[in-house]
Amino acid sequence: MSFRRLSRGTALESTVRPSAGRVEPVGDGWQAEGMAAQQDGSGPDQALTETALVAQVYVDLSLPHLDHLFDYAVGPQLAEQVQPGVRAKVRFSGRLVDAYVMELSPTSDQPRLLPLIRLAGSEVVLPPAGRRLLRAVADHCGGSFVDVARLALPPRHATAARAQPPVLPPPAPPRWRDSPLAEYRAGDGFLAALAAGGAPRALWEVAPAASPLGDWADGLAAAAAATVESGRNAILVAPDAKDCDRLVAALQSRVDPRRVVRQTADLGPAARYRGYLAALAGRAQVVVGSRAAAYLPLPELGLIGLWDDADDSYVEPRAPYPLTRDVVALHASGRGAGLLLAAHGRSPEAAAWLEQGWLRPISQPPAWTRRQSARTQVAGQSDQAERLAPAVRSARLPHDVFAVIRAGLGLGPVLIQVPHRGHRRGLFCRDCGQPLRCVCGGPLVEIGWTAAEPTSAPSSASGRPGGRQVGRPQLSCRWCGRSSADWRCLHCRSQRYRATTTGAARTAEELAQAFPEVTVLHADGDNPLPGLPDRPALVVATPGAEPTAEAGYAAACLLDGAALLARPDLGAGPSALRRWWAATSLVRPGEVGGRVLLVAPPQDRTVQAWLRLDPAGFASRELADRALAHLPPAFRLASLQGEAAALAEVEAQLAAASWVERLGPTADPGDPDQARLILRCPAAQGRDLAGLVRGLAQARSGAKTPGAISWRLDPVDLF
DNA sequence: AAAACCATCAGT
DNA sequence: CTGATGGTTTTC
Repeated sequence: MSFRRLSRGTALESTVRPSAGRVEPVGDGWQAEGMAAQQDGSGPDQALTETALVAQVYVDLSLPHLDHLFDYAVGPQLAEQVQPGVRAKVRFSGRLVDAYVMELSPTSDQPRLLPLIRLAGSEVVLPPAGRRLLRAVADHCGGSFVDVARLALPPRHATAARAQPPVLPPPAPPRWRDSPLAEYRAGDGFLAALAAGGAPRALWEVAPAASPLGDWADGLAAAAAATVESGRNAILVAPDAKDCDRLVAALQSRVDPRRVVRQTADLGPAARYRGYLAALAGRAQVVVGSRAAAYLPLPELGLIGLWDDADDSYVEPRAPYPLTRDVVALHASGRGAGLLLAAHGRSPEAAAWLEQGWLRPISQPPAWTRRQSARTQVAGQSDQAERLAPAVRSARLPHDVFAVIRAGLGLGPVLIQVPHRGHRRGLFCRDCGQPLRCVCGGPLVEIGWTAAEPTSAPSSASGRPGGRQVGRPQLSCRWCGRSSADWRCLHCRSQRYRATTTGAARTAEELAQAFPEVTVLHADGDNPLPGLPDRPALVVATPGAEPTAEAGYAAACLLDGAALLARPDLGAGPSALRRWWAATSLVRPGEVGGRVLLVAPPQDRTVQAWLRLDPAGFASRELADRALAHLPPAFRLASLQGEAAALAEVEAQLAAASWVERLGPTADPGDPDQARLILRCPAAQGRDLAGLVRGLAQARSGAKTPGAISWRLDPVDLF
């Protein structure tokens, strides 16, 4: 590799087209005027030497094979302002595109350079740590730098960039003592370490209680304040604007409110960009925001706090689909900062980090948690009842539900949590209730029946081999495509299964009719409700949309637990647990009458974990099961989807990589041209898997291989 | 989207 | 051999 000193001889002469006798006609930058002037007159080698500068940039095009640095010549006018981390415009293959200046160099190994056209603002939007983080995240997901940059950086707003920041008085001292976090084992040590300038990493298992001890926002705020105490800054990330508001409110009394910067989409572009620049300029002690805030390259970063790491909102819907949990981990470790994951439960991924010793627990034993929280109890929901039509079933709601509602209404508002209707169908063992899985770990679906009678099979609803059997149902794995008429439940060897249906909203309506004298409110994702006063009311809500009650709900009933557990994808158990604990956390402690009743199969281990408030026990079993089944987080998966022919080609190419297991490709049942291929390897080789996928994408996009394939690492919705 | 690259071939 | 041609690859 030959590095040449950039000089007229190399860079410029080649830029100038001899035949035309002048420089690039299109440029509106330096080459048209300044350069042309230098070009006549001066000797071959000295003219550019002192101004010669090469900007190494990423061009903002999301083609995988362009994910590397390109060199551009920086003219004398721009040399003054250009610096690593600014945005710029460059001419790339004829058109003007945005670019990020990553490095400046006096030399280039390129024979010919085009000029950097202009800067898009003089602000450094990506200081060195930000550049390193975006690269690390891109590598982690097998994606490109600019794709990650689009997720991380707020859109530029010229007016906001020009705005003169107000003069701030010296910040008020932080208040970090006396917090709920300190009441948990190892909590005060964690805070003290932060205040002393350390970088501890922990998972805080917050008791699900509507009481000061369950105030996760105040605990995170205290951790941020302790970080500020050490002279450093903190980022707190929450899934949505509502939770960000809660964090900002909690911070109010702990750090100087003028040093708290909110970063959420609802601010609007100007305020968002202003806040971003203020934070970069060191004017923020604490940044509170949703998933994009996890990337903010805050100076003197001492802590990143993340509320509820398993929330769906943390699954980035845009390529390369990074998970916020991973982003905060990469960010904190890259900066030598502390990390605090706070949640009611313990996600399998967080549990894996605990097991590796990368995180330490801040928790209390279940018996303690039960004393702080509402009294939990389970009402059985038999398989029999579940299969009945909703109208009939509602009449058969366990008597306990009515008892709990009646008792609760005497004390205050009562919450009814109803799983959203329309869950995707899946197959479950009729005897032990577990999702039906293939030996490879993938979910099974019905594809037909073996018997002579063709597909008179019950196409949907309660398809099952009961009664007059016309043949054996034939099941196929959605992952590896293995199909067999001779399936058995991997857990209990049963050969009987059932399909799920949900129709719970109606149940809730009927419940409401049973209490005509009470105010009945309804909340779901589209119709959120504000907080409730401490008066008797019946609140029917879907998970995640539960309004908070001023003094905590007097009681809650969590209906149709079986439907939540019945999702066939990987996270059914942990996500049901999260939702139940989230609802539980809105209810006042048991000692002041708070009760929560869950209607679900009592023997189910997820239900048992909820009942006993035992996240650790559940997580360690879940983790062990998944390791045995070769599922994440013990293993890392990549999912490739696209045209069947293209996938088959890819599958063949991968045959040489023996460390990756290939499951499929399997055809999409709806569209036979579409297929999916799952790649799997032990978690230790996750990095290689990301590299492999990235290489694959680059090769295909570089060679313009026909047949689109979309891919993602760590897919969360596999089934 | 444009330019650069490259293999091929008709016309010397 | 050269220059034109057209398809492919690269893009600093």
